[in-house]
Amino acid sequence: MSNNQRKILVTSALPYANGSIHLGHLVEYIQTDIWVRFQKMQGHECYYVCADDTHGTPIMLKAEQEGITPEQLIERVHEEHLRDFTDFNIDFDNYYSTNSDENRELSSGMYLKLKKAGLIESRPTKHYYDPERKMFLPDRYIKGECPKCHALEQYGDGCEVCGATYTTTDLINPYSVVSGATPVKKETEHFFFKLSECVDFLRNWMKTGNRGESPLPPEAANKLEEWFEAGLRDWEISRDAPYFGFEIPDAPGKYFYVWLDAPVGYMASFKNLCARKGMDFDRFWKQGSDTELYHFIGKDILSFHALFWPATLHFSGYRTPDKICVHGFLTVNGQKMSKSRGTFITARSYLEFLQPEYLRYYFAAKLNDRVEDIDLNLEDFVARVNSNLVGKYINIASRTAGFISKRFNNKLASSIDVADIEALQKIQGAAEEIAHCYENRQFSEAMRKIMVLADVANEYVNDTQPWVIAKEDGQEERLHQVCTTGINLFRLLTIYLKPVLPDMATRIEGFLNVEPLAWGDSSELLLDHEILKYKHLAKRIEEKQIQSMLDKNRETLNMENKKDGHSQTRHAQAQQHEDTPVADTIEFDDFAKIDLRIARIISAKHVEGADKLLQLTLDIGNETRNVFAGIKSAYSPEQLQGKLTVMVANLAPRKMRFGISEGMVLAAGPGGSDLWILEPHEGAQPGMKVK
RNA sequence: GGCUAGGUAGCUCAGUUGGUUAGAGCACGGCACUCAUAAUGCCGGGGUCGGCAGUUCAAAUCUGCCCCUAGCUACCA
Repeated sequence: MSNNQRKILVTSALPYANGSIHLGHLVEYIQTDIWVRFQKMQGHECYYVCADDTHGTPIMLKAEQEGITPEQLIERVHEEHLRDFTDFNIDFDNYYSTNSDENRELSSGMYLKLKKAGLIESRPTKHYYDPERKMFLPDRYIKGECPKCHALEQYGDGCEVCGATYTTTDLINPYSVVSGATPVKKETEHFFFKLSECVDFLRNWMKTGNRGESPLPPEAANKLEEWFEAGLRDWEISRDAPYFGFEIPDAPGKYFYVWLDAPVGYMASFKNLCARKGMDFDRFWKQGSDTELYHFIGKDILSFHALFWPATLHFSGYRTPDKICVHGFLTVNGQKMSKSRGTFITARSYLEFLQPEYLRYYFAAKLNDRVEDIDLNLEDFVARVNSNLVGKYINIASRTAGFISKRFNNKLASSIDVADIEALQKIQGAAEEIAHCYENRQFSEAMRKIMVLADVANEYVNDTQPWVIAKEDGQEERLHQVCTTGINLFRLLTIYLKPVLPDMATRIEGFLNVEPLAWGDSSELLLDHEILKYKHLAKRIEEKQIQSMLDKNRETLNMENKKDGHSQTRHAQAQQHEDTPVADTIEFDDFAKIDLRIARIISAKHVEGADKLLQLTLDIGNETRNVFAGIKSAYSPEQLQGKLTVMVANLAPRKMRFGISEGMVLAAGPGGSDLWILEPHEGAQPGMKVK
C-alpha cells in the first residue's frame, strides 16, 4: 500500500453484560462495522475493537439472583453477545471483556498518573445505604411510592405513571430493591476526579481536537457548550465494597466505579489484540500518535466520552480521540421501542425470521453523520428491502446471468462495445463520491447514490434488450457483450455495497469467481473470465415473517416478565388499568397523626415561571396558609377562588423554588387534566377538623 | 417553563450560499416488455414545504410570534 495508508483504531460502545443485544444496540454496531469495512476495503490498516462492560452493582446482583458468580454470568453473556454480533456480520478484530488483567493494569495505571497529577481527591460523601445487606445502593435500586400520584414501586428519579420528577428523598416509604429494608443515608469517603480543573483543556479540545477540527458533530458540541456554561462538577470514581470490579490500588475496600474502567476497556481490548498479533500498542495510544482513534457512541453516553474520557486520557499521558461519532436512538414504527407492543426486538428474535443483511441495508439507508434518531418502520423496511435490494440490485445479475451460462458456457466476453461504455463509466465514475459519503458516515446518501446507479443498470438492460438480440441470427457477439456489461454493472454495484452487505458480497465473489473485492477494483472490468452458474442470491421479505417475529418476540418478553414480577412494564400496565392495590393496613393512631382541615381558597394565582403550580392562599379558621399545588394542568385560578377544600394542615413546610409551601390540598386522579380536588358538602366551615 | 433538535407528497426521506412550474424511493393509476423466483422501463395523479406575520424584485430556505413532536432540564407538599 502507498504511504497514504491510514492507521485507524475504531470502537463501538461496550454493551453492558446484564442483558441481550437488541435492535437499538445494533444501530451502532452496524454503523461502525460498515465504516470499518469500508476503511479496510480502501486498503487502510484499521482495527475494530469492543468488549463487554462487565462491572458494577447490577451485574453483581443479577449473578447473585441466578445463584452464580459474576464471572460465570459475564462469561455466559459474553458468549451470547458475541454470537449475536457475529450473526449480524459485525466483524470485530477483538471482542474482549472489561474484567481482564489488561484492563486492571491500565485502569490502575491511569488512576495513579491522575493522582500524581493532583487530579484525584478524596472527600466524604453521603449515599443511600441498605442496612440489612450492608451495601450502598445506586438510585435504581431504591423504589417507593410516587409523592404525587402515589403509584407504587417507582424509582427515585421520577414516576413512570404520572411523569412527575423528583429525587430519591421525595419517595414515600422508600425501600431497597435488594432487601426491602428502608435505606438510610450514610457517610463514606470517596475519590473524585477533578473534572472542574480540566475545563480549559476540554474547551480547547472540543474546538480544535487533535488536528485542528472539532472531534464532535455540531449537535454534540452544542450540548457540551451547555455543560460548560452550567459548570463541570467533579466526578466520583469510586464505590464501596461489596462491588464487582477492580479494587483501587492504594485503597482497600474501594473499587473503581464501572464508568471509570469501561472506556479503558477500549484500550484493554486493543492491548490484548496487540499481544496476539505482535503489534505496537503504544504507537496507537501515546500522546502525539500519528494513528487515528474513532469512537462510535449513542447520544446517551456523550458526557462520558466527550468530557471524562478525553480528560482522563490527556492528563494520564495518553492521546485523545480524533472523532466521537454520535448517533441517535432507534424508534420502531415511530415510537420508542416497547416491550408491551412487542417492538423491543432482540437481535436473536430478528435472526430467527429475517436475514441480518436486510437490517444492515435498512439502517445504512437511514444513517447519516448527524445526531438524529432513526426510525425502523416495518412496512417501509419490507418495501425498501424488496424493491431496492431484490428488485433493483440483485435483479441485474439475475436477468443477464442466464444468457452467459446458457449461451456462452459461463464465459464473459473478452471485449465490450463502445455503446456499452457509457453505462459502465457512469457507475465507475461514482466511486469517489460514494467513498466520500462512506468516509463521512453519510450512509443514507451513499445508498441513495448507489440505487440511482442500479436504476442506470436496469435502464441499460431495458434499452439493449438482450432477450430480443438472443432471438436474432448473427447477433451472438452482441448478446455476449450486452450480458457481460450487465454482469460488470452488477459487479461494480457489489463493490459499492460490500461494506453494508459483506456476506452477500462474498457469495457474489463466489458467483463471479473472483478474489475478495476491494474498493480500487471498481476501476477495472471483468472480461474474458469464467464465472459460475447463477443461483438466486436474495429472497424477498414476506409480511408474515415480520408478524411471526413480532409474535415470537412478544412471547419471549412475556415469559421474561413472568419470571420477573417487578418488571417495569408489568407495573406500568397495572397502573394504567388503575389496579392500584389498597395500601397496607394502618392503626387509627397512624391516621390520627394527619391533621386534615377544611380550608377556604381565598386566593389562587398563577406562579410566574412555574409550569404546573398554582399558589393558593388557604383560610383554615384562625390562620392562613400559603400552599403551592401542582394542579395547574386541571384548574384555572378562577375556578378555585372562594371554594372550600381539604388540606393537610400539619404537613412539614417544604421549601420550593417559588417559596415555602405550608401544607397540601387533597386531590385524586391520575394527573394531567384528570385531577379533581376534594370539596366538602355545604355547611362545612374553614378550620374544621376532618376525621 | 428553559435549552436543543425536528415538523416538506399516504409512508421513509433529499433540498447546497434565498432565484424559473418543490424533488427521490416506496405506495397508487395507465402503458410497454417478458431476460429476470411479479422483477424492469416509460408516462401520470398527488404537496397553500406545521400556522400567522414580516424582510425582499424573489422565501421550504432569512427574522419574529404561535402550535405540534422528541430529548435534556427545572417547581409538581
